[in-house]
Amino acid sequence: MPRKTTIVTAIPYVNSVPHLGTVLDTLSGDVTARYMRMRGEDVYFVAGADENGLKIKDAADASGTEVHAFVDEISGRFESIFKSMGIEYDAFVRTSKEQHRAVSQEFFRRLQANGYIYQDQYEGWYDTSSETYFKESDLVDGKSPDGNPVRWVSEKNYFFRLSAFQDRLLEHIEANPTFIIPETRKNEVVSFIKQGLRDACVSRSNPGWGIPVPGDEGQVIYVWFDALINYVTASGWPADGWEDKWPPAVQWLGKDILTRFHATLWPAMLWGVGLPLPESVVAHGWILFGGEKLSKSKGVSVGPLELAADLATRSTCAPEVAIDAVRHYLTATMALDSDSSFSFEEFDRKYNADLANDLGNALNRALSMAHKFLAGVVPAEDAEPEVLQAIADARTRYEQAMKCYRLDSASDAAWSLVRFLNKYVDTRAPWALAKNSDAALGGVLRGMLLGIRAAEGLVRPVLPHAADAIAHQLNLPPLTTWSLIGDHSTLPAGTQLNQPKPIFPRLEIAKPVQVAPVAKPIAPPTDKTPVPMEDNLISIDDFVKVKLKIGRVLEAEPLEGSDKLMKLQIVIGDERRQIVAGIRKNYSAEDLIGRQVVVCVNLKPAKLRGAESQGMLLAATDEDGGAILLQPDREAPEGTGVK
RNA sequence: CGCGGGGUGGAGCAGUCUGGUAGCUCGUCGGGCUCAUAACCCGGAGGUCAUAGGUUCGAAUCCUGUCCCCGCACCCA
Repeated sequence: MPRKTTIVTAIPYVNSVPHLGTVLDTLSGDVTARYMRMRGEDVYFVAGADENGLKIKDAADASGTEVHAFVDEISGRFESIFKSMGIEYDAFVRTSKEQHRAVSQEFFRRLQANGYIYQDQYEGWYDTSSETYFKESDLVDGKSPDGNPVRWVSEKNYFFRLSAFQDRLLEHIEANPTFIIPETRKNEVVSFIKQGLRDACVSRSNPGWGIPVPGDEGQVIYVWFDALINYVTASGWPADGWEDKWPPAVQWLGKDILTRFHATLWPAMLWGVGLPLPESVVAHGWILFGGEKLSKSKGVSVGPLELAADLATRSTCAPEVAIDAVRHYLTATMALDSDSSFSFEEFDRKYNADLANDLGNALNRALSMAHKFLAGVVPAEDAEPEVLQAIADARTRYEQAMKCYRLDSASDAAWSLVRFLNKYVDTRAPWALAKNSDAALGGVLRGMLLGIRAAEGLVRPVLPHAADAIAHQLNLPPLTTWSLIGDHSTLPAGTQLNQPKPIFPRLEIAKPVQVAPVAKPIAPPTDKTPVPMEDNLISIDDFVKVKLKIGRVLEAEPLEGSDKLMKLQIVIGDERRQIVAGIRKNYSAEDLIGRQVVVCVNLKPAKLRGAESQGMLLAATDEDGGAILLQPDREAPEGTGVK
């Protein structure tokens, strides 16, 4: 068994800036790590960045940046966002660094030595732009189905014998119910494996970026393969001492990369070199925004820091408290079994309800009464049993939830205590006790304060800054020992309490009386990552090669067997052409018939879903990827040239 | 029949594996309290648990069919 409790998180591919969804893995890891540290475990928490792969190289080339400098910058941005989010990892693995290269190669060598890697000849037509192989029968007019030029290649690639581990995987999953969390995913994985695992091609020809296959500079290790190895790199393997940090207790990732990678390929790789598997692989759902997965490519993006900054401005809470609010929202909302959705309204509501009204207010009430009735001094009387019980219950529920990594349930457990406290005050009405000089007053207020003190501990993994602020108002050192939550020693009698001051100032939410609030601007894309742009200028000669003409749509019908394609008959002068266009998202057949369009007439014909397309319509692309057709400002005779 | 997820009061979700009074947060309506950040507490209204059959003493839960929504894949000349 490893000496340390290792927590690893999926590493993001650094071709963009993190959005709420991207920080989910790392944030979950951080919350888990903080909780375990409080439990007294020697935690080793690892994050990282995936920097290999052709796409990175291309993006670097396109921006005219040397590729090392390129990844330095982007990964640096990730690291700084993680840090700003209060994520405290012990190690950050960058896959383009030397150590990871050495580990990956050693890993590969051992797989080879153990007979799990073999070479196979690949022969076929290779489309360089999409990095895909095609059979002769796939080709259309001597080009790839996408119309890209292809070249005949005959090269040897390396394959990993994934198929050899099929039965062992099924057995392992069966025998270790906590290996894949949550259960619904486990079922998916099992059925995936039962379909039969095929050996994985784990190398690509060397584009001048990546980790060369040991002894074969012509090939690099497939980016996914080396990305998975990052977790091993973090342990220091194969150098002495790695056993202290391996295997991980938990591995956090998104559901999209569970089945094919972390639940199949990954364990097989580990077995292939004789390493033990992580205890649990936990897959969370996605955060949807307006029903869509957060994704930079679709322009659906919310930046965590921007969200926090905006909250801090509007609520006047401290910046780091706003960070906590985002952390709270994400952990409390994120379910393992299903996707959850984000909205700005929901975010505001949760801030007010949970943080301002429940937690903040409970603290404020306790402190105010202590000042008003007890001169701000912590009383010595014992807290009433029902309070102690509520604290113990919340703690137990929290621990149960964390056992299966249900951060949302854990958060709920913490809030059950907070809600209890607000009820408790009302029930016991200390103001009435004070008025009657009732002897119970001290005990009730002590219970209240002890409950707050316990809540400070319970929320600490998620809200580290706010927890500190609570401790400060109590004029006590931070409560960082889990086992002491609810313990009397954490609240010494006689402590002089500080004055209450709202940690979470309430947001004034405009009642939706007026019009629906305009969707708040999505965090501006500070993302300037790939800046291809003006360095590939073309001359006027190149431009006139593209022949554009005005045409008119005669007929339009949806193309069968496709979601997006529309089959159009277009009149251009005295010519008539069939064009297939992916414009169904924004246009129906009725919209199109009779309409004038701009057509590129000398584009090579291609087959799309079985239908021949003899040209292309010019269109802009909206933020959802839908087409916006170009149309002449006023009617022009069909066949008129365009330039 | 490409793969997968889902349809539970106005919103967001739990409950479904292991049938047995439908639960939570928010909203809404009414009341209470006055320690508190117009916060807090209590109560009410509001649900044919997508739908049609079936199994059962009993179905949100198990079985079968159907409809609808959403991802992925394919597709975007």
